[in-house]
Amino acid sequence: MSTIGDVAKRAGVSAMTVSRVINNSGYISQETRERVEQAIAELGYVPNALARSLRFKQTKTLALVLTDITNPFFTTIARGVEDTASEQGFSVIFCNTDESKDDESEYLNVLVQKQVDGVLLVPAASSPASVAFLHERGVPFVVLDRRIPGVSVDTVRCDTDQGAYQLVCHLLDLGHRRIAILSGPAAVTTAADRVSGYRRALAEAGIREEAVYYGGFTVEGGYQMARQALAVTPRPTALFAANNFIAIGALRALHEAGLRVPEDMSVVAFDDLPPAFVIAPFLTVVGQPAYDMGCQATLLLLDRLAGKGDGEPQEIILPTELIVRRSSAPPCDPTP
Amino acid sequence: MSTIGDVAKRAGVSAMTVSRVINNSGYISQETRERVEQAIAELGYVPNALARSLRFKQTKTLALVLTDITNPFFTTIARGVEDTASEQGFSVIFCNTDESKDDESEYLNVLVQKQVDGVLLVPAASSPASVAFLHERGVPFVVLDRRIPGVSVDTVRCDTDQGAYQLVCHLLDLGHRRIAILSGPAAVTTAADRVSGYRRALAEAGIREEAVYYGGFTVEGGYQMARQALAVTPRPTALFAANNFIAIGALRALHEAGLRVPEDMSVVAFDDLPPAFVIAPFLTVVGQPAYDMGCQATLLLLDRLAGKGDGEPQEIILPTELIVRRSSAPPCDPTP
DNA sequence: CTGTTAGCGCCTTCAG
DNA sequence: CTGAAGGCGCTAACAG
Repeated sequence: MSTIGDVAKRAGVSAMTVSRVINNSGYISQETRERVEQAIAELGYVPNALARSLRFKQTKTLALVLTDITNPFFTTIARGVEDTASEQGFSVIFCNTDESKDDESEYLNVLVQKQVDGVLLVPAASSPASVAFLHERGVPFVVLDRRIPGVSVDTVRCDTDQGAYQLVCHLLDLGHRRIAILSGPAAVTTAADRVSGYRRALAEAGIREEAVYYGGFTVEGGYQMARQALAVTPRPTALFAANNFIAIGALRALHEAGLRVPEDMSVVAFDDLPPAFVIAPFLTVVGQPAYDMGCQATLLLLDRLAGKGDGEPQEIILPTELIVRRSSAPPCDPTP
Repeated sequence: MSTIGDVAKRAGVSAMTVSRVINNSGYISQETRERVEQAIAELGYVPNALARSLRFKQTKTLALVLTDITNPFFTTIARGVEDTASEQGFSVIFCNTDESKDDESEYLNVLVQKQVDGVLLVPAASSPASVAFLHERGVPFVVLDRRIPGVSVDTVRCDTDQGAYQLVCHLLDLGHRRIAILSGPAAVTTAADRVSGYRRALAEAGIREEAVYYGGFTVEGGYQMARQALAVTPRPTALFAANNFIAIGALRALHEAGLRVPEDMSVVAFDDLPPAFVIAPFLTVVGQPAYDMGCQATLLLLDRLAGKGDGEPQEIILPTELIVRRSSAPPCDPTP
């Protein structure tokens, strides 16, 4: 790894002159420039961005902290983030917290040490600790997908309450009256908001009975919650899964119980799978514009870095989209 | 952002002493240590890893350069990489090249400037340019998933040739004789290797006719290749898709043509989807241990960074697994 | 046990 | 048009 000094020596000039050539700043005679460029080429010299960053206090690096990149929803967000960031010359460090608050603060600590210019955060907990930490250290950030109750910060998310509302209204329109929601972890705002949308829809329809289950945003969680929901008499006629993984788990439980979808039970879910993953789309879902969420969050963050905006925290709420498919149908005969 | 100097001033000691406290190096009196720790807490001081890296020539950062994180196969690899890296205190920068050679070298250039300690590379092209670039700059790297013909470098990949062979043998065992392969870009080694496994299986079965199509590793590519394959008379009785996206595209084309799977046409594919994504697994596939590939590649890279190993390039080849499901069956009546 | 000096690689400032 | 000095934040090596 050669340094700017090596190049200078080889070209018979000072380091400063090399720096000027690299950055196209100041005046340089054509002849020296060529000599320098040749020396650079010969040595395969690459400027050390670390030293640069140390001076400029800018690393041109962002961080994306999410719960699990393996979840297609987050994968797509990640792609939006990276596309937008790289277009503007930023790199992206990614971190998986697995919904662990401790892992999250661990990661944030490292990221701050590494002087990332900004952080895109899908918070594991709805406590303001992480956000406070970043704020205190003066690291700009944007909260993605989830809310942090009680604090006002830049946020990009979907109106999940409304999405849940749409989904439940769809079921109500089909004639369902006993609808169970298989929600996520109670502490995660997106899970809570989905429950609230569910409640709102039921309330408006004058339905008092509700069946709310909490569990992990996982296949296993969905399986367990579905089992619980099925054990109730009278059994619900429709299941609302708070995300795709939960839906899969629920479908497995239904299959095991010998129940057909949608004949014996309707199933609807939050989050769609990318069309490239599915052979024959089956689930009725509310989809979120994940890619766009990633892009917008990154743009907002980059704006902040550039000092744009009036400093007022901005909350960008993107719309969800109801996609009716074959997993939802009118309820059949009322079960005992 | 306070510096080590600020802490020193506040604690009434020198910067060096603070440094010793932070790093637990050398001897420090209990009393000074406490004073320093308090000052650190009061200021919310976080050491600047940039300055540290500049001295130590170690950034504790790796890079993962792949074609598209959105592809579940690569997403899973990415998760394996990040898990392994973070366990050892390394961060991971990720980059999507979309199979573009130019984007790839652009990224690599930035990564070298940022002084990443090592690179995990899924090369977009099979030319040795990228690998040579890294080698010249002294940046350790491991090639993932694909080969680069003619050069001997650390590599972690699957035996795709063998996987393809298994898949085609499975079709042959079912009685198929006219099998078309919908491969990926001819320049990508995994695509080429799948074709070679296909050819080997056919040759061993004494079958002369082959039908090889090249296209993108995408749904669109699969769709187009399937259309071409279906236009031939006599039509093949089985389709071998070189990855999951191609399989989806092919299935769409078959659906459009009114052909049922597996009754009218068997379909098999490379790469399985994570079980959490699929309701009822349908495709017969050869799966690759993507997560493990990510882990092993990262471990190998970290070993290299630690100076372990005898310096001989190592090639780790993981086994694939044939999973027979419902998309493959004996051929029906020979079509005109 | 603690402080001083010097330098990692780069660039701003100020002189030539 | 080009160069020398100084400093970004940190720590190894050497004093005290």
